Amino acid sequence: MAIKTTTLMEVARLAGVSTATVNRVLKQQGYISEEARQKVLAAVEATNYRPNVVARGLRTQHTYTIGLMLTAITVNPFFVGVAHAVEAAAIAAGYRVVIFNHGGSASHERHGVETFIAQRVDAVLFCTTASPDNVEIATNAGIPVIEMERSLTELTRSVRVDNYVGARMAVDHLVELGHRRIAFVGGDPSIYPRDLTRGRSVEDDRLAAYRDGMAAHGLKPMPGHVRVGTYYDLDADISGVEGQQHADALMALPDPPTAIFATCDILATGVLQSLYRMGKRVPKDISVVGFDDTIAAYLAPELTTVAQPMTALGRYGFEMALAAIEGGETANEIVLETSLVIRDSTGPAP
Amino acid sequence: MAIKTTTLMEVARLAGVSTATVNRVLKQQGYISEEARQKVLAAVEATNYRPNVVARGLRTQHTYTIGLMLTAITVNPFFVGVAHAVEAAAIAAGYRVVIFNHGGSASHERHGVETFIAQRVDAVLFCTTASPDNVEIATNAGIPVIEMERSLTELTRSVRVDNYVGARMAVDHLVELGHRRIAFVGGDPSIYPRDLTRGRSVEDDRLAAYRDGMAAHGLKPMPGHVRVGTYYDLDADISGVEGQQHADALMALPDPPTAIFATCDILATGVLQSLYRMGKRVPKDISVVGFDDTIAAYLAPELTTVAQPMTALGRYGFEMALAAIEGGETANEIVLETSLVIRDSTGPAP
DNA sequence: GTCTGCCATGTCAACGATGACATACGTGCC
DNA sequence: GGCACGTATGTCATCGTTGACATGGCAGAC
Repeated sequence: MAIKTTTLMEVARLAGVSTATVNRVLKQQGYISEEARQKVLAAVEATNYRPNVVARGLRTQHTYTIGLMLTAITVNPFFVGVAHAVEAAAIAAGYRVVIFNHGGSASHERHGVETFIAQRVDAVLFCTTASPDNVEIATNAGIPVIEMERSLTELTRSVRVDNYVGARMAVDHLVELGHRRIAFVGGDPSIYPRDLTRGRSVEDDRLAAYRDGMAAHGLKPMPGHVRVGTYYDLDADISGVEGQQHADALMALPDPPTAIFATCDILATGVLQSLYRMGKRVPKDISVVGFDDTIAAYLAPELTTVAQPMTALGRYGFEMALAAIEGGETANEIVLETSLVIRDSTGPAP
Repeated sequence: MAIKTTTLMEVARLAGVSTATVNRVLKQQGYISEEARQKVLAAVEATNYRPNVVARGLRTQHTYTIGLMLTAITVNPFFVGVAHAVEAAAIAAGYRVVIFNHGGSASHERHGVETFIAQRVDAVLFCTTASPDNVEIATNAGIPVIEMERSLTELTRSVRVDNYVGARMAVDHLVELGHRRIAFVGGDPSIYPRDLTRGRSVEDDRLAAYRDGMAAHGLKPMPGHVRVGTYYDLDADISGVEGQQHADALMALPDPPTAIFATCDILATGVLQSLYRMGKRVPKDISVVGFDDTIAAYLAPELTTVAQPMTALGRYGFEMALAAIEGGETANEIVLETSLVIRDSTGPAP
């Protein structure tokens, strides 16, 4: 059964006026007599009229919808935070958000972008683009695109976090606590695409900050203390397994670390898991720092982590999109600050 | 700038045929000569034509979009699981999903439903309805509605989980491990709406199963061992605090429990948190069981929990919606089974 | 009286896809 | 030759909203 719809025309007929008059009343523009206004409002009330945004979209060529392309909302709560933030900003501005997860696959992403185009979204936000080709497809279709966290093309505005400074804070914190053998667990920079403008990726930044931070304090990573992988398993429903494997390997070394910096809360979760199984006490025996500050940081023990400003990320992302749609000023690139949240998983070196 | 769109008419012009012919080629229906087909396909290719689903939706009165109303995707990963499952089923069937979170507020939910109606979604799925009035609004607009987990009206088909049996498994498991002082931490049945058909809520079922399970083994909950609250804090970005408070209170009792059954992984997370701070060892000193089997169960220690079949929940929910939209057979009510997943947080009573 | 402006309202052609209906050209059969 | 039927294609109203444009009434100025 189809939707029971009241149309503008029916409202007009009931009110005894033309559709243009009804439209003027609803849009509150132009001249309308008080009498007409009352009749129209009564008719709208009586018929339970609800504008058809599909028809409006066709007529105005403006759908008030934005497409949000994510990597995998089920795998990393970071994306939940970003999606929520974008949505809140969008709703406040009268926009709707349609979400698509590419799961790391460029062809899935492409399918999502095609869907966005077919839907005639007003803009597309990518949060960690899988392939620059897909950004180009959207751009070629005339849709404004904003890239978040990762910026693979010159075509778009972007908003990201200062990963270098964030990661550096984590390392400095651990050194201040007296740690010398600090291990790094993160994503492999060589398998993630680099930002076009800066020539480096999120993973590059975090790893470089770790190395620089160590060096700045006269420290050198011990052999085997830098472990990089796929970050998290996009095929799995839930990850953490990778973090466990890294920690298992690290603790089996002749010189195991007294602290581990994991570049993602989910990785850190796996690390804690492994340490727990070995009977290690956190932070008494070993300290752990994560990155993101998602729901995953609320473990036992609560995780010390580098907080990403997800709300700001979402808000600026949407603001950039809005500026592109409706015209307005924005920066071409915004870089946000992170902050270190110290909780229970870090303590003095043993 | 508006989207650069190629229309059917432009494709037709380029191919030297009428729009009807182009339509027939794309829809693969009716008679088309091989020659015409080739010309059309070439023109589609050349112009990069992408059908405008907005126009199609207006013409066919069918948007291939379903609205998914959730409580709060940021607060409980259970909703992430459900959303993902619904989306996967929808995409496979050529549908899109628009998500709205009401955060426990009936007025927010109402706003979301109005948005869904304005969008002319083909169906609405509620996953834990806030108010039966909003279901009625959608139904009155002629939109098929499916309720998941909670079923507040007679108007809809519904799919839910057998919470009673699930909770009972948790209690039986603890009793088998030798526990006698088993505490209950959950949502307060008196503050959550009851299902119309069964006269009970999710919370009713879980609490009743706990009481019955205890009684069946000749056990009686100790004074203060049944703690109910708001379940989780919908205003907070991240919860777990409530679980901590419950555990703090339980462990301060003269007869503290040796096992705690929390009716939600997020509550269980808070419980583990509190126990960790007190220096209690899980499961050596005390066992903990959760409910849901979400990402939150992958903590240190990994949580024993009653798994909800989220994928099946989403799939059946969408299938019911599809049946309502396109006509087809489905049950009016589906009840799915849960399963107990035993991990590291439960062990023999001390 | 008529011209100018301000109000108030109505008309109607888009937006792009769809599909019922009409048209037209064979071919084969009586 | 005339008719039926299969094949191939075109025409056009329609979905509901929007807003440019047209219309018409009335008050005040000249």
